[in-house]
Formats: sequence, structure tokens, C-alpha cells
Amino acid sequence: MRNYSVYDRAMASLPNEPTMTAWHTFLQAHARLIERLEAELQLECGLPLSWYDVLVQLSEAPASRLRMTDLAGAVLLSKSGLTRLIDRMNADGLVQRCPDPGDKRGTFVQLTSAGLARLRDAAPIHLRGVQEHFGAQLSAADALAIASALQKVVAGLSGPPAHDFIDP
Amino acid sequence: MRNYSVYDRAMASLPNEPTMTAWHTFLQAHARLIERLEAELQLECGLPLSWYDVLVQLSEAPASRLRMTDLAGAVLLSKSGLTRLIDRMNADGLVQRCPDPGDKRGTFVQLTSAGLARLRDAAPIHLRGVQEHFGAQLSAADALAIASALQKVVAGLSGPPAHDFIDP
DNA sequence: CCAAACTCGTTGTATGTGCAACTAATGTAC
DNA sequence: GTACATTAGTTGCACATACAACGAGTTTGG
Repeated sequence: MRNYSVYDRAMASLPNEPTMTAWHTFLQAHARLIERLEAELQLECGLPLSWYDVLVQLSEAPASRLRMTDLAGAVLLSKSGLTRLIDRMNADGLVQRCPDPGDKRGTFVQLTSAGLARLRDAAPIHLRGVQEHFGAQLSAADALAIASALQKVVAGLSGPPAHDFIDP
Repeated sequence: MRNYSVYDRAMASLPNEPTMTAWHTFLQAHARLIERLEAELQLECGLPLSWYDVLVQLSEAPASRLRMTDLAGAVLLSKSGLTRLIDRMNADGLVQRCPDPGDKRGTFVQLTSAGLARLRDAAPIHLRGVQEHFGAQLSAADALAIASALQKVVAGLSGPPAHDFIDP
């Protein structure tokens, strides 16, 4: 039997079978859920999920406004991506840009009353979809298990940024 | 107290709090995991995840080849998206198009030896990332719970296509 | 058979996204 | 206080993706 010494060390840290099953199911569930929720929200409200996310974040923020950078972090978008998204939503009247008096570099994104109205239309539809396609399929124990397990995954990702460093 | 009769019926099917916690954690975990795995694979192999997915699907297919439509389904991409992706991978020599002798409309995408070599480089890196960032954070029970719970979600999405139908 | 309906894959076009470079404003060190 | 570094947001550019329309080939119903 040949001895793949370097490869064997790599193999020792490769995923086992239940892990890969969970991983594939996780990917598939995400892809199908997002596809379905996006389609339903678009069909019934004419609203993309990315717009909905912005409206939710703003509505939950103090004074219904956030700085561009904070909003970009909240909706998991790059700065340039958010600039263009806010351009579009602003053109539709759902948000507006306001200068930050305390920092002349900064810009607040402010939810407008039209934006709030749009969110009130969309929220029941989106939440019904989350319940129907996600929540309704899960027992109470399932929901708690998913939350606690994936919370550990998220926590693990917060720490080590990358593999870029050679031991000094 | 006012009676929002229609809204109350809607409220009755809205997600409860554990469901929303699981949902938010699920979204956050997915976004961060994909971001990290994409960055690591790109940095260490110069390979996008979408290319990796294609190589994996082809390598697992009989004769290392698949029809365009089948491959598009497997990697969750539209037909036009796959056409352009295969253009790029073909230009890099990782796959090639072959006519299907049995159906002159059809095109097989065939894994090349260069593509297989590239996959052999990339697989340990990607799988190490899955183990490190996902598998290693989970107990055996966690992995089984995620797989079984999300499998139910996937199954629920396979059936009802949309809300387009009014009761006939 | 043949015409209509369908399927396969590609193309034109529009949209969305990130990276790098840029401007403007702020913070820091001396 | 002045220079250097840092941060906030926008823009040019390239790339990736979806939708609709299309041409070529196949299947189906009569």
C-alpha cells in the first residue's frame, strides 16, 4: 500500500460523511428558499429581496436612518453595491440621502413614508413565505437546533480572518 | 379594540420567534460561509466556486460529461448563465464542448485532463475549508439535526410551485 | 408524412455586483 | 499647525447573471 504522507495529513481534517450531508442539504435549502421567496415577493409586491432587506434594516434603526457603511454591513453588500442600490431606491422614492451634520463625509440613508408604506405591504407576504416554506417544516426542536448549531458556525467565522499568515 | 379580521388571519401564520432566530442565523451563516470559502479558494487556487462546482459535477458524472441543461440544473444556474460560464472554462481549457451524436441539438460538456488536474488541486482546499468553518463547529448531533431539518424544508419546496392559483 | 408544439443551446440586452482608484473629510503624530 | 494616514462614499470598469427572442432540431397528433 502506497503512503501518501502529505495527503493523509490533509485527509485527517477532511469532512466526514454526516458533515458533507449537512453541508449539501444546507446549500440546497438556501438556494431553493431564496429563489422561492424572491420570486414570491417580486410577483406579489414587485419588490426584490435586496430592497426589502434595506427597508427592514432602516425601519429597525433609530430615527429610521443609517449611515451607508453601517447599512452596507447590515445587508451584506459592498460599499459600491450599496451606493447603486440606494440610487435605485432613491429614484423610486423609498429612501433619501441626508448629509450627516456631525461628519461631512458621511451620508445617512433615511426611510421615507413611501418606503415605510411599501415595507408594510411587503412584510406580511415575506413573513408568510418564511413561515410557510421554512418555519412550518420545522418542529420547535428543529428551529432551536438550527439556531444553536449555526450560531456556532457564525461565531467560528468571526475570529480567524484567513490562511494568509505564515507563522512569524 | 379594533378588529383586523383579515390581518389577524394572516398573523396567525406568521413565524414565531424561534423560527425567526433560526432564519436569521441561517442567512448569516450562509453568507459568511460562502464568502469565506470563495475567498480561500480564489486565493489559494485562483478558482471561483462556480468553476469548482462545475468541475465536481462533471467529475461525478458518467464519462465525466453532462448535457448543458443537466449541468445547469446541477449547479443551479440559468441556461444562459451556464453558456457563458462554460465559454470561460473552455477558454481556460478545463472543459470542452462535444456534440451529442444522438441529439443534434444537444451539447455535452466534457471534463478535460487539465480540468481534472485543477479539481484535484482545489478539492483538498475546499474540503478543508468546509471542515474547518462548518464541520468542526458542529457536534455529530448538530450535523444530523441540520441535515434532517433542512431536508424537510427542501422536500416542502419541491411540491407547491407558487401562489398563482385561485381555487377553481 | 407534415404541421404544430416543444426542447436545446446561444445571443442581445439590461441589471446587479465587486474591485481599484478617486475625492473629500477626519484623525494622528510630531 | 502641518504632513501623513485613515475613513466615507462615489465612480469607472470588468465581470457575472437572468430574461426574452431566436435558429436548429425533435416529438407529437392527425
